[in-house]
Amino acid sequence: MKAKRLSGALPISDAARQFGLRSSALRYYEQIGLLRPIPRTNGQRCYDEAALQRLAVICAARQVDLSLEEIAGLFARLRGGTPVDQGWRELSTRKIAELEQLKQQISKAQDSLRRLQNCRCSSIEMCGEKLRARVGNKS
Amino acid sequence: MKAKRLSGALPISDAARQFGLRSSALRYYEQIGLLRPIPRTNGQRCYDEAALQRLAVICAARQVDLSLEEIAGLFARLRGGTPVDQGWRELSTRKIAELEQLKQQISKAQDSLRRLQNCRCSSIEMCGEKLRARVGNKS
DNA sequence: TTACGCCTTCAAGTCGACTTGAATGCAAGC
DNA sequence: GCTTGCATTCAAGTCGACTTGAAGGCGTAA
Repeated sequence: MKAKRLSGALPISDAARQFGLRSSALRYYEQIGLLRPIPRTNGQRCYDEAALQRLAVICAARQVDLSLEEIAGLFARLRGGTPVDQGWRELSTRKIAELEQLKQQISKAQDSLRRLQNCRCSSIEMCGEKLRARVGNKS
Repeated sequence: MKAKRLSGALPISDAARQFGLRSSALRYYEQIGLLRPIPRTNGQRCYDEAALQRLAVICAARQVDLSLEEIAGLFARLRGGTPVDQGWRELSTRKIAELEQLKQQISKAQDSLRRLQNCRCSSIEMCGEKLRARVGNKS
């Protein structure tokens, strides 16, 4: 049987597809405790509504660049009694700031690249000579 | 002797420090062929001016988020006869665009995070339910 | 009955850029 | 002569988030 589902529970391949993931990723999430043990039928995982909802949260969190560890941390805090909104707010605020910093670093890198674009050196050694004059004199 | 240097050649530790790297990184660069074999004295590497210049280029490139592979590719093209300025220009142009895309992705992530900041869900499952309504219905 | 397709577990592999550890060597200073 | 300090090589480990491979199970279709 392809999917004898009681009340909309999905086999792993369907659950994975619904979120654009591979089955192995779902097994991995379960293995590291990010998803609590998925109920089995005939030894095969059946993803029920609750599991799919948690999975949706994990996916959304991954898409905004949260690490699995950060997500696990959030879940742990919620289990510890922290209200959902507060948990998200703190995590989001921190992450938004982190990403802002990252964007600034990227902008700086772009500036440097634009300078390199105007390179008129005749050899890579001359390039290095010029660079050495400014960069990396931590001696 | 700490550093009996002929004409300013440096031992690995000094060369590394000058660029804020560890000795192991320099050995690694040499090992993968990014730096050509460094001349030895008593079996110990002596970084001469040319080596330091190449190292400066590698460092500068790393700082603007170029991978070692990209740097190696650039060096290879230069050995192949491509003029220095053209090599940099092509690589920089591509990389600047890549980084621009990356910044856009980050901005999107920040937008999503700001939405999560306003989360009023009473449980993580409700959160997942809402998210499922929009996100990840690739079925 | 046999094949097919999807599932399972567990261990190991992947990627990039290094780092770390073990075993060893060599030069200087006491 | 011994210790100190930096050097060497080579193999293996690290990090995060998975993926892959091997070996096997279960249910259905031909």
